[in-house]
Parts: sequence; structure tokens; C-alpha cells
Amino acid sequence: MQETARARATEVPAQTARNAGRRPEIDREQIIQAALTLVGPNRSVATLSLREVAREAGIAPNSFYRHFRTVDELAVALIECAGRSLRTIIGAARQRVGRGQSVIGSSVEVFLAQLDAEDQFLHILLREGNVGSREFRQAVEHQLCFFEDELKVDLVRLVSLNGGAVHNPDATARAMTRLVFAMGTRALDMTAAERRALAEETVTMLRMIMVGTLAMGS
Amino acid sequence: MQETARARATEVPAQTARNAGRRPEIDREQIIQAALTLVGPNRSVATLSLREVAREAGIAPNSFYRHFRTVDELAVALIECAGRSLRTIIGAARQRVGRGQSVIGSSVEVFLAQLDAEDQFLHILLREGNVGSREFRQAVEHQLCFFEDELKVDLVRLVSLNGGAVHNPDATARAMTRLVFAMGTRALDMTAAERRALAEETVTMLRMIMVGTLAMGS
DNA sequence: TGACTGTATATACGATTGTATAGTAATATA
DNA sequence: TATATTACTATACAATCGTATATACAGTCA
Repeated sequence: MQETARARATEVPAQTARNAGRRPEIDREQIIQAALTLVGPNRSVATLSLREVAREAGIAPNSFYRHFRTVDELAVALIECAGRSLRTIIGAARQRVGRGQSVIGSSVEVFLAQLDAEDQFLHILLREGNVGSREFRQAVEHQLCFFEDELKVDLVRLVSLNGGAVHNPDATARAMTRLVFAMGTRALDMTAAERRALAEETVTMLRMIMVGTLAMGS
Repeated sequence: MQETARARATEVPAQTARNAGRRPEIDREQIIQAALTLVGPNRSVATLSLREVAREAGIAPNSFYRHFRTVDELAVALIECAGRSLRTIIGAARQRVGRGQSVIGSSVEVFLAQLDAEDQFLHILLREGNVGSREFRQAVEHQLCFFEDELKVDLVRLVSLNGGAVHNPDATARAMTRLVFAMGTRALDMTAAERRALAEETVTMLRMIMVGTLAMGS
């Protein structure tokens, strides 16, 4: 019976009495919050231990299993939170952009502003994309694909409005997304001044891709 | 006396009798090799424990301190090995490239061929750039800068030979490097067939940057 | 041949980890 | 009200960790 504790967490409540029993005193969100304060701005999620999270959340170690099967599952939940949060922010910023403004410039600006604001979620997406379990990495990859898709739609619409054409929308959006995330990750280790320079350089890079894809599209 | 064991590792041998004492039975290289087999193709260097490495290397845990102050120092050594190895390979490939061939295409090809060959070092550079201690991350960053510099030189020379001009050589080389590493990291989780598709897409991306920087350079 | 010196090992300690086991507190339903 | 069900805690255990301490071994040099 190695799976006892884990199995309990996924048991489907018997339909006959699914409102029975003691009420939860804590929910996933609170555990996620505890995990967030633990990882802080620099620490890796992969270094979180079950006991540590439980301690921070103020529950007994075993109670953790009521809410997550493993620490990995918590990590995936963290990543999903992070992705949702960032997409909301970037999406809102895109809508604010007037027709005359540069989508590229303002998106990068918002991205780095979020960095400066020491967003709880952002660094998780940035740092942890390449390590940890397979599930873990796929969760991050999944979030990045969301960004790519949204950017692609924006890109195609914007360019066709101006009568141009993008060479390979998928590759273009992906290149831009990955580049921004790569640069954003470097920014985590930088001072505010260095970040500004980095932002400028990133915009230059994105412009190269934009000019290139437009030239190749015609 | 918390630093006793660590201090011993850096003691400068007294000049009066520096040939005295028992000869080392193991050297850093062997420990690095042990660490490499432990991390395998997927595991993170950050998860290595001192005891584990010592076990694999066939030495007592404390003997580790004779060669490295901390596991972090071992990790940095691993990264330096990895960078040196990859640069040698890519450099050799570049020299083989005839004047008519595409530097971009063949570089990416070599890069991904190295992936397929399950190179011991490559995945370390790819996966671990964003986690671990500050020292650790800086070591990876340092290696990437080497790549950028070499690429920049190649780029400027190649383009000026054809009478063109690159817009911003630094940004161009950096964008290309970071993009290749980002894509290479994704490739680690892929099958051979998926990797081929990814390689094509990556070449497309790099071409966009190339076309863009050339257009902006004139 | 000692004495000295650097290398490696054996042993041990306290801390922390994940989790198995058993028991208590709280609630809806019969 | 009695019972079933759920949420949670307390305790315990074996494993692993980094490393302090002490000791044995293998060389060089006097």
C-alpha cells in the first residue's frame, strides 16, 4: 500500500453523501500562495519540499495530499496561474494600444514593466521552462504556445490591415515569443538600468524579425 | 570552525615541500565524468548531491572537498566543459563550410546533429541556464556570450564580403544565438522527426532575422 | 630511518525529507 | 441522535543530506 495517501486525494466522493464530512479549512489557492512566497523572486519551484510548503501554509505535512498528489502537481498549478496572469496583463495592454502605436514596442514595454513590478508569477514562467519533470516542462511549453497563438492572430490582422503579408505566421510569432522570453529571463538578473537597455535591444531584434518576415512575405 | 573542510581544499601547498604527501588517486576530471553520467540526458545538475557524486566517483563523501569547495563549483566546471566542447564542434563545422554554403543552415544542422548524438554536455547548457545559484547562471551566460561573439565576427565578415551591411551586429548575433538555444532546448523533448521540423523552422526564423538586419542595414 | 605532509576513509551527528499509520474533530445524512 | 464521511493532526520511521572529527595510508625530505 504505497499509494494510500496519494489515492485518497483523487478519490471521487461517493455520490450518496458527498456533502458529508468536515469542511475544508484551507484550499488549493492558499497552498499556492504559500508556495509563491517561498519561491520568492529567484528560487526555483523545483526546490520546494512538501514539508516546507505545508509549514508555510500552516498545515500538517500529510494534509498537503488532500489538495495535491505530489509537489509536481503543485508546480504545474503554479505555472498555470502564472500563464493566466501574464496573458491577462499582456492582453489588456494590447487592447489599449491605439492603431497608430507599435504593438511590438508596447508589448515588450508591458512585459518588462511587469518584471520591474516584481510580479509573483512571471519569473516562474521564465526560469523554470527547461528543468524539472516532463509534465512540468510541458506545462510551461503549453503556456508559451498560448502566447504564440495570440501573437500570431494579432500579427496577421495588423499586417493585413496595412496591406502587407507575413511570410510564415507561425514561425514569426514563435520566434518573437521565444526571443522575448529568453531576453526576459536574462532581465531577471539585471538592474533597472540594464533592463532598459535590454528592452531597447529586444525591440530591435523584434523589428528585424518583423522587417524580415514582411520582406519574405512579398 | 564551520569552514574547516572547505578551507583545506583551497590551501596553497606550502612551497617548502609541495611534492610531499600521498599522490591523488582521483582528479577533477573523474568527478566531472561521474557527475555527467549521473545527470544523464535529462536530469538537472542542480539536483546532484555531494554524496551522490562521491558515490558514483567511488570516493568517500569528504574526499569531494579535496577537488571542489561545493557542488556549485562542480556545476560551474561542468558548464565550462560544456561550453568549450560545443564551441569546438561548432567552430570546426564553420570552417568546413565552403563560401557558397549557408553558414546559418549548416550551423543549425550541426547543432541539432549534436543533439541527436546525445552529446553529454549540450543539454547542460540548454537546460540549466535559468536556474540554480547566481554564479551558476552567470557561468552559462558567459558561455553564451562566447557564442554570440564568434557569430558576430562571422556575420560581419560574411556580409561585408557580399557588399552588404548588418544593422546592429550585436543584437543580430544575440538574437540568433538565443533563438537557437531556445529552440534547441525544446528539441530535447522531441523525437527525431519533430526535431527535423524544428530545425527547418529555426532556419526560417534565422533567415527572417538575416533578411531583416540586411534591410535595416542599408 | 624517522618526521612531515597531503590524500583518502570511517564514523558519527543533527537536520530534513517523504510518507505510512493511527487517531481526532467536524459535518451532513439516516 | 447515531453514523458515515471527510479534513486534519500527531507520531514515527527509514532514508538521505552536508559536514565535523579522527584516523590510516602513501609519499618526500631531513
